Amino acid sequence: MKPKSTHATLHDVAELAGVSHQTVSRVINDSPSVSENTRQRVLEAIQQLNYQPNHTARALATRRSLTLEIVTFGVGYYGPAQMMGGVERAAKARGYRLFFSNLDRLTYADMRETVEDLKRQQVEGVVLIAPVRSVLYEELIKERNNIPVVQLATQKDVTFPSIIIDQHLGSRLATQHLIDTGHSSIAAISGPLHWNDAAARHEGWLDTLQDNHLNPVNWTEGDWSAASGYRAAHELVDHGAKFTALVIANDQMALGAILALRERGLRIPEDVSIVGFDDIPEASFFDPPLTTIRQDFSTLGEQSVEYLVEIIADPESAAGQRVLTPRLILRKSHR
Amino acid sequence: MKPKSTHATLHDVAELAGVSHQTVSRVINDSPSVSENTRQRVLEAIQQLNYQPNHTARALATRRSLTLEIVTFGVGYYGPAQMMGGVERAAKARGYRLFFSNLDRLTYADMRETVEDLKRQQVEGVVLIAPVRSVLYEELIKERNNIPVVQLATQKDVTFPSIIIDQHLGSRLATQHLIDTGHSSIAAISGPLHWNDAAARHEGWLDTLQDNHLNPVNWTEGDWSAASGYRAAHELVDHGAKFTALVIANDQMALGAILALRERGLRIPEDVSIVGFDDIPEASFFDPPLTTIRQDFSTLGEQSVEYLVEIIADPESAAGQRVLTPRLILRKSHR
DNA sequence: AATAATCATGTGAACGTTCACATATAAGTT
DNA sequence: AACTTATATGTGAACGTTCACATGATTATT
Repeated sequence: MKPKSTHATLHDVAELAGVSHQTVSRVINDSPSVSENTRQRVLEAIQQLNYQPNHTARALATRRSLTLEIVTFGVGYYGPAQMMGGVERAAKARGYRLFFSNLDRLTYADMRETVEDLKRQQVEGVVLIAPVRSVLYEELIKERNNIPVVQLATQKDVTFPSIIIDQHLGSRLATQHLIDTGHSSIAAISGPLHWNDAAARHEGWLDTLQDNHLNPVNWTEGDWSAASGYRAAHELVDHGAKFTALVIANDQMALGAILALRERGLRIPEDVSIVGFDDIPEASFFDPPLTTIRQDFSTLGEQSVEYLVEIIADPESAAGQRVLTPRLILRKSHR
Repeated sequence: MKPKSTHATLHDVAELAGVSHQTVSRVINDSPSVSENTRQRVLEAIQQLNYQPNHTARALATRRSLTLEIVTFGVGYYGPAQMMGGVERAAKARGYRLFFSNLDRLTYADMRETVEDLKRQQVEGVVLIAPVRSVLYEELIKERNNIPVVQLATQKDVTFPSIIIDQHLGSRLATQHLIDTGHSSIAAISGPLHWNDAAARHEGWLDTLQDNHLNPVNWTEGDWSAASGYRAAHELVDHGAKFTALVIANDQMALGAILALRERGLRIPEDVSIVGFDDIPEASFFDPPLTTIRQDFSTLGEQSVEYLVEIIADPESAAGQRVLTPRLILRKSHR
């Protein structure tokens, strides 16, 4: 009497179909060398027993887990969340399953633990959302260079496999547009500068001003939150430096800043023009609708899996950084 | 000559330490019955070979994968994303790894595929974020009732293991507050009504009006997006029914509505009071700062794992629904 | 001093697959 | 007709663990 609780195995199917376990294995792996006759018989038995191949056993035998892992930092943020969606979609399409791991803090211990786990779990490749400047990433990558890793949102011009959106360019787009429309006093609210994207956007702003022989009026650092944008904008006007335009490193901070400026009696865009970053879905409904630099985080996520799969198939193909281009979306927060 | 590329195994360690593989197994599993002497010797060998236990092999032998899966619908939405964070944190704390799977569409085929995969992957339990009304969930749960499932954001008073936030109550809190502060013409913008939370919030609004012998002035259905809130608010004033307050089923739609109402020359809160739902981080920086019903999605996620782990340990403990309570956050969008 | 109980260790099978072969039959060549 | 080749199937080991049991050495009990 077979216990009903346990799953049917290859041998159970083989017995029922009157063939060897290996033949069943051939059937479920679409091997050509099995006669149509027996194939049918086996398929019936599979159906009848509701057999499902055991992925664990298969992974052990083949040494392939068909599993990827996404290690992220800050699921709460808009960018990373979007990337995750893209990664999941692409992984599923490629027949991979996805482990999900979040790093709340970037301590060495935490990262170490995560990496050790990677080994134990037999993961075939890793998408690492590494938006924060940190040597740890590189260390760990090197240390574990037998497991393919693609990094997202890392620094520019880095030599290991990675994909980024060209934030420096995005910032140029934003700043130059303001200059082209007549502004010469352009302040900024940056993201936390230890974040790669924040740093690149900040430098893009600085470089563009310099190229146009303009001086940076003033700037403050925020932490991506609307709250910090609100505080930063207040600070900026407190400091007394006059500005007619403001480049703000993400849309949430822009929202906070808009509120703060309004509280100070400044009208947007009449008194100050604003450009944000990201183009979150809400940006069109800010008051006024926000001009911003759109980031396609979702395809960034998808592409990372494409790249990763290439590397898994052929480790030699691992070569450097790929770059996506952001886009200026014009709305009503500037003039 | 050992190939360096392959991982060290239990036997390699055993050989180096001069003990049997079983003794090594005992050491890595903290078995008490191994002498301090040999334990040290083994630990040294482990260190020296940089040995990592193979999780796959262990899972095969023990029939325990120490793996949970989170199946979500719509990573893009604020609620689900927050829940995911909570689930991940709790799973890691309990020593579980987490598979991540997203359902873009709720077709039978897609869900079926996901569930089949669950079996194959030897997952010990599933957190199912099931925010949309659908018989499919129940079907699948029943069909697979040997694998523990905890559902999130499902319907109220459902009999299988699940955790929800009491949206009906939340909506009561919102509506009653408006009534208590003198409003009697209270319109609403609901979420898509096939979403459980949307339906519950909608009914909460209706019931509260009824309890106070008030008639629902008017309402429209949105799709959670700011864009739909914008459209809905315009529609509402187009229809000509006068209202002095508006209950809006999430904060994003509230943002859109605020913009629309302003375009119609209505001031907030002087002409119309607004209450939203969720308390997204940006809500404090809307103009005006939004009064809203806070949802603790993150602990919802955490608790789902607690519950799930209980069920895994003792299937008998699977009992019904747990309910969390939302909270009214007063800000400036009402009077 | 003899027996039982405990402790530390080892042995071989099992988990459910695939892999590398071996074998048997059928079909194609010269 | 004899020999190669292709096709269909089976056999046993391997993947890296744990499990159930067996053994030998030590300690406790009477």
